[in-house]
Amino acid sequence: MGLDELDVQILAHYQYDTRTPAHVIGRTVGLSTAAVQRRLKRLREAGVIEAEIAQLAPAALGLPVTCLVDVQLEREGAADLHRFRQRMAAFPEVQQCYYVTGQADFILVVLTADLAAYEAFTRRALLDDGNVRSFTSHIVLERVKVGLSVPLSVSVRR
Amino acid sequence: MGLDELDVQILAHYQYDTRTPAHVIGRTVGLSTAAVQRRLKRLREAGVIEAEIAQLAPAALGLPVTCLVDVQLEREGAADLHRFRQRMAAFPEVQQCYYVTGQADFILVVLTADLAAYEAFTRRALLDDGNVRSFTSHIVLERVKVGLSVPLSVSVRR
DNA sequence: ACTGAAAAGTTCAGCCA
DNA sequence: TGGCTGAACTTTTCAGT
Repeated sequence: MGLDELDVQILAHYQYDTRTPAHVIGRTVGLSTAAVQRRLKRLREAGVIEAEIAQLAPAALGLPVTCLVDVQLEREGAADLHRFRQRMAAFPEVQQCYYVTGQADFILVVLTADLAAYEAFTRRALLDDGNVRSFTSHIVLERVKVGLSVPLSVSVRR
Repeated sequence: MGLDELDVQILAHYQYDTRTPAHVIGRTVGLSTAAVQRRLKRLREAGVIEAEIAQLAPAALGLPVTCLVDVQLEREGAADLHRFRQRMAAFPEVQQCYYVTGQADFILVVLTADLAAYEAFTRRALLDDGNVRSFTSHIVLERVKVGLSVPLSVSVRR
């Protein structure tokens, strides 16, 4: 999928606010309403735009506690990894889950209502899992930056 | 802000796809088009919906490498912490940044075009920072789950 | 092949019962 | 709250460069 400069400019706007009308984006990048819509459609179909979603405030929804967890597994066979991935994907508390290199095998971002709920989660999800060797919790004190954007200024290729 | 059962049902749908027309959401939750639109407006104004954004595919934009980094600072005074937060917020490669408890002080999610670009980033952002004691990199091998959703099923309060 | 302009089709936002 | 109406937005069509 070849992205030109105009696509990147459109995405730079659109990724922060999908409610901006196409003619407004068009004005700033120098394109007509229809042209912007066509490009957005193409970017959706090509999978560059994965989804158009609402970013909700966890605290407003009763989930003020965010924890990052490093998890080390006991056995790391393909079947073990697959089973752990499946389990994590099924827990609603797990907002993000990465399989990584290094000492840790998995790193999770977990949202809960309070620390008691977090402890309950670690019991159900990690302690009761026979294959978790150890895990380390980091309670988030502050979200300095939230993952809503892809740094387009880094990825512009001319 | 009091959220009732219908608000949560609407958000559960809307957070995954903001392009679903209000009358479709209305059908599934048993509400009229106008009622759904009124509630969405109220949720926006109350800050429950922080933003309506496009989730882009980093790989499609030339940023296939994701790394998670644990950073430990040398000095942790208020001014030191503030300075580090400011610096991280300014780096476009830093997609997420959390200030946490535990051995690490900060945990970053970093997107780059390749490992060379990641190394260049660590030099500029971490090694050249006089106050970084140490950092550990975890290269992401797989995104098991991506942070696009708030677990509404956990937060329903009756 | 991609653009812009205009028409047709949807969705949204305010009004009133 | 639901239903209606006008406005706004999107999508398709069509012709031009």
